[in-house]
This record gives sequence, C-alpha cells and structure tokens, in this order.
Amino acid sequence: MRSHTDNLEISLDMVEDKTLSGKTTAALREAIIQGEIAPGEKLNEPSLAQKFNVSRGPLREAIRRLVGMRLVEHVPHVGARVITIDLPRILELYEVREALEGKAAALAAKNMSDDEIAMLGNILNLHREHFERSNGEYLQEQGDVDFHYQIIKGCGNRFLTHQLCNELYHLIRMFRFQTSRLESRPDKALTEHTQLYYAIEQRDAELAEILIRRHIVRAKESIKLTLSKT
Amino acid sequence: MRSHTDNLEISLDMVEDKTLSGKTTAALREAIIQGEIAPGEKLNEPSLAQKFNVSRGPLREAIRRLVGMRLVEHVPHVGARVITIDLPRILELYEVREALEGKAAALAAKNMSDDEIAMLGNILNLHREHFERSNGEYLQEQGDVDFHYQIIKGCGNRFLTHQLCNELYHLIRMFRFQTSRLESRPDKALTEHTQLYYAIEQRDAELAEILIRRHIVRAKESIKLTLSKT
DNA sequence: ACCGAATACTTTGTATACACTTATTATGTT
DNA sequence: AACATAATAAGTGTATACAAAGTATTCGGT
Repeated sequence: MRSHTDNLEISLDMVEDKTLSGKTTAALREAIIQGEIAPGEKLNEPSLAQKFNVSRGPLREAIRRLVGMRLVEHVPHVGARVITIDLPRILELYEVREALEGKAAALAAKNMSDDEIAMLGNILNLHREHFERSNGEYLQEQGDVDFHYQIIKGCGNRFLTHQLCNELYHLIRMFRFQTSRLESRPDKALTEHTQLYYAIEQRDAELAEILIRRHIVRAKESIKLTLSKT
Repeated sequence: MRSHTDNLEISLDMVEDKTLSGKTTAALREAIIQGEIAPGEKLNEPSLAQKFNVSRGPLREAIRRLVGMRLVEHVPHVGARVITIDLPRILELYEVREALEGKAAALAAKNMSDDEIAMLGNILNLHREHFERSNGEYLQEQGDVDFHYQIIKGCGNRFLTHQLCNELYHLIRMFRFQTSRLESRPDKALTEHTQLYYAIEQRDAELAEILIRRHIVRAKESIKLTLSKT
C-alpha cells in the first residue's frame, strides 16, 4: 500500500505542470512562502523574469496565479506585492480554517472508508509513539499536518479539499515560516487528535466537527497569546 | 441613504479595474456564468480575443483569473474549458457554503454594528412586504441575495467575505443560470430569515450559525430533490 | 476496417515595440 | 527656501509576430 502521502502530494502541489509558467509559479510561490521575497516587497517583472530565466509573459502568468492564491496583491498600473500576514489576518485565516475543516471532519466521519480510518489510526499511533519516545518535541509538525490531511482527504468533497489544501494551506505555511517559533502544544494536540479519531471511528459527524473546531480554536488562541505578547 | 446595494456591488465585483485584462475578465466571466459560452466548451484564445477585441495577452490573463476562480479548468497544452456543474458538484458547493456562511453568521452576530443590524432588519421588512403584497413570487431572488450579503458583509472577516462573495458566489450564480427553474421556497425562506435576524439581533452567535446552516442545508436538499427527479 | 505516419492546428514560450500610468526628479515661481 | 508644476524615468499594460511543443486529424498502407 503506497499510503496517504502520494495523494497528499497531489492535493498539495496540484498536478505541478511542466510548462514554464507552471514551474515559475511554483518557484515564485516557494520563494514567497519561505520569505526569500519579503512580505510587502514589490514584485518587479523585469528583474524577476531575469531571476527565473523566463520572459515577462510566463512570469506575469505566475503572478496572476499567486494573486488567485492570495499570496500576492495586485494594484493596476502599480504592480504586485507580496502580502503581509499580520495578527488580525492570521486570525481571520484560522476562523475560515475552523469552518472548513469542521465541515471536512463531519463529512470525513460520514464518508471515510474503513481503510482510510485505519490509516488515520496509524498516523495517530505513529504520532503517539514519537511523542512517548522523544518527549514530544520530535516531528510534531509533520505528524500534525499528516493527520489533518488524512481527514481532509477523506471528506469526499473535492471543492472543500481544494479550498483547504490550496487556498488556505499555503497562506498558513507562509505565516509559519515568518513566525517560526510558535508554541506548538504537542501534548494537548495529541490528546485532541485521539478524541477526534474516536469520534470519526464511531462515525459521529457532529462530535468530530465540534472537536476539530475546538482544536483549531485552541491553536488560534495559542497564536494570539504568543503574538500579542511580542 | 444610499443603502446596502452600493457595498454589495463592491464586494461582488471586487474593484473592477479598468485595465483591458480586468474588463476582459469581467466580460468573459459573465459570458460563462450566463451560459453564453456553454459548460464544457473549449476556450479558443484567438477567437475569444477577437470577440472581445483584445489581443491574446489580456485574454490569457483573464482565463488565468477565471481558473483561479474555478469557473474554468485548464490543462497544459490542451487548453481551457468552461467547467460543468453537475449535481454532485453543486452539492459540494453548498456544503462549503454551509460551513463558510455558518461561520459568517456567527461572526456577524458578534461583530455587526447596530446600524448594520438595523439595515438587515430593513432588508427583511422589504422582503416581507414584497412577499405579502405579491403573493410571494416577486423579487424573492434579489431579496434573498441582499439578506445573505448583508450578513456576510457584517462578519468583519475579509478573507471569509472574499471566499464567499468571489469564490463561491459566481459558481452558484452560474449554476442558477443553468437550472433556472428551481423550487425557490419563498415562504419558508422568509420564516428562516426572520428567525436568523432575531438571533443576530440578540447577538446569539451559536444560534445564528445553527439557523443559517439549516437554511442552507434545506436549500441544498431542495435542489437535490428537484434535480434528481429530472 | 485497422493501424501508423504525416499533416494541420492549438497552445505555449519568447521577443520586441509602443502606449499609458505612476513615480521621481528637476525646474521655476512665490 | 518651500511649494507647485513640468519634464523625465521607470514600470506596467497591450499588441504583434514568430518559434517550439504538444495534440488532434487526416490520409495512406496493410
């Protein structure tokens, strides 16, 4: 069994096409997310085109796509700038995430196959083992992402999956790069994931939604606390 | 008092820029939504460019934007096609709408100004008057849209507003054009709107979310019934 | 009738030129 | 010297043309 990661790649990078404009989009996207191009920085078409070794055409298309992805803001006749994610904005993102992932969890509880639920259990066990073995600081991030992705993938709603994995995911990832040391609360996350797993395993859609929403709200509150202190 | 419709235009058409590519985007979008270009139809760049009296550049940008808006699907080296909204897809859209608008209603109950709530009441009253005077078949559609928009606008979350008014709205509108005779259930909608208004007026976020979600689920079920019969 | 190769077509990538808008700098006036 | 206005530069937007790559179609041979 090739497991979940394959599909995650697909939903994540979304059939990364091989055209120049497609590759330029990916390159520019990563440059922005990883902060190589700073938040608020202007995207100069000629210089960026030179940097990526393409002409202005493909580059402009890449910029348009990132505008659609909301990583870039564009003002006519002025140009495109990398967005800046301040605290209010990230809170907004988490509110939308709460709504969408809540629904995703409810649908997942209803629609996931038994195999998919078993896979979710595997991820959770892996997560727990890592936690117990290494006092909790190891692989928290990836385990968390895998767990949430397995649920989203299992919801059976392609549009919802797209909204979460493409529209929201990159924005949150960008935010993570900017504020790399966030309180990651791994012990609480594990407990909450376990509860959520049981709800899904029992096909309790209502409970699954409540639990994941609480999980996300708590993550949001944690961010709010951490960032308002600085 | 200029009323709400101004702002609705803004959130709807999103600062319609005056560049050629911006106007082309709007024109192409409307052509697609209103079915002038059929679902599944291929978008031929040269002929479309000629049709809109622009060169390929702006047209290509317009297509990219519509891809981002998910009105158009694009395959490298094959071309772009108008999406086709079948029953499973529209159900997916309504599930996402339920989640997003549920959260929007909860936030609106918390964040709307008293003035905005008063405006919501005005819309509701107008809606009711129309219903009583004309036996319910008059202006149901626009009244419904206005009511929902006032709530979305009042949620105070710009990202959520954008997701609803730009990503989802156009898709649902396209679907409406395709299946123009849907059971519109105006009497029930009015009752549900009234309940929802009171919940918001009392700042009861939890109730507002439950009510609007039920409202949307019922609309979804109504669509499912109507369309699975044919 | 079926299969393969050649052809035509569409899309993509690139280059160049120019128009238009915005931003900057320089100039002139008060 | 400060401010306003005009000239200039830079950058974006648009148009056109052509080359390259992939796809679809047609035509011919078996």
